[in-house]
Amino acid sequence: MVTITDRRMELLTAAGTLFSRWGYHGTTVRDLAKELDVQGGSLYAHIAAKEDLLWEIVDRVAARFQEGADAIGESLGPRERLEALMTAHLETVAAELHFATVFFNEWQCLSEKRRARIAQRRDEYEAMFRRTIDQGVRQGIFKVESPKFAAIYVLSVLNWSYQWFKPTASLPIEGVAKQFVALTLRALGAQAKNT
Amino acid sequence: MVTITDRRMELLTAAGTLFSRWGYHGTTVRDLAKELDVQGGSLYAHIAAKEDLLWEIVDRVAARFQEGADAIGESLGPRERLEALMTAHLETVAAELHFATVFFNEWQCLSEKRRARIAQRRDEYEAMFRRTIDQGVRQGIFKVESPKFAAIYVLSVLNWSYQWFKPTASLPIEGVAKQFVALTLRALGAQAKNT
DNA sequence: CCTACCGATCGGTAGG
DNA sequence: CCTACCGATCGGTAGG
Repeated sequence: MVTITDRRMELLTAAGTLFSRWGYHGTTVRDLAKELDVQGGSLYAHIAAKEDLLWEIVDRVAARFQEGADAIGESLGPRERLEALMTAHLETVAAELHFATVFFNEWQCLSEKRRARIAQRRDEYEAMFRRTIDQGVRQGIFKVESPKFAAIYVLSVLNWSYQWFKPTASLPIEGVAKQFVALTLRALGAQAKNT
Repeated sequence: MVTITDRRMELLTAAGTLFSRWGYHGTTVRDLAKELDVQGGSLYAHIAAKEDLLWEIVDRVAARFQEGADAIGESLGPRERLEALMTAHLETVAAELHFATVFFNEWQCLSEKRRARIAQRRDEYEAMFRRTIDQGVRQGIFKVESPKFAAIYVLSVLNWSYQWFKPTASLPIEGVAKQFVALTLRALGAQAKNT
């Protein structure tokens, strides 16, 4: 368990903002320092290396995705479970928009070892979607030619969301999620409940 | 009309490969030179600035997308037209995988002016999808709650494709396109032709 | 958290 | 296309 001080959280937030806009390599340690109104070298009172900031962000988002999925549990049927998985995913992206952007765009900048860890967690996470779809197909709830491509299809819709979610947008995330879920259920050949 | 010499095309290809993997800022001019087995400074016999390479790649992909859409023409009905738009888009991504990756991931690294030009072309391109969906809804071919979100939904599926297309994969792109098109038509409430 | 500094490397150029 | 170099800036550190 790592204790995160207020100042360190400010630093993470600044890193999320700048990394999401300029990229990891396009942001300098001095850029980050300026956001906090301190001198460049002063950041190293809080971190050991620039890459640690990227890792902390990516790790945090990976954990949030996992927690969102874990909270759903195993009691739901395939359709309700997929609905919940999609909604949780979109809510995490919306709640952590900058961090999520960094997660998807910059994770490849991590060191070999850290990159491998993220890749594995992502595989496991995506496998949950795949299993849910497989199960739905076996139960005759979903009707698709290839569950594998159907899973990629669903994850595409979810993973692209950070590209167009606007922090300022007045549109409530719940509304977006509902529509995307409804479209996806139809795509998978399931009838949406309230249609 | 810019004449592209063989050597310059090699340079563009190298830039596509390295930018897509390490990002624009994560790739140095020396990295590019090493790919061509020349000294760092020698690249400047071919280019005026590093950013020109990024611009050429992004511009090229934007043109390909536009050409693919223009070739479809206006004679098709909304469903067939959307099918053709989606297929053309996926084929362009597959044919220009590295360049397309750079297009989607690194275009924000461009200078203000160039970025604005790309943003506008992209808006126009996406508006074509939106119009096609609108038209389909008006004709009763598509049934969606919000044509606007439906368009974002469709573009999400298309734009994420560079993330999982594998150059080595034996799976033919046509098969993938067909399945994605079929899933999307169902999502929009249209019956796929051969189902 | 600051001052002052480190070696390394960056994109780019001059002259051949 | 090479050699040799430019000023600027990079991530990071020492000592306070």
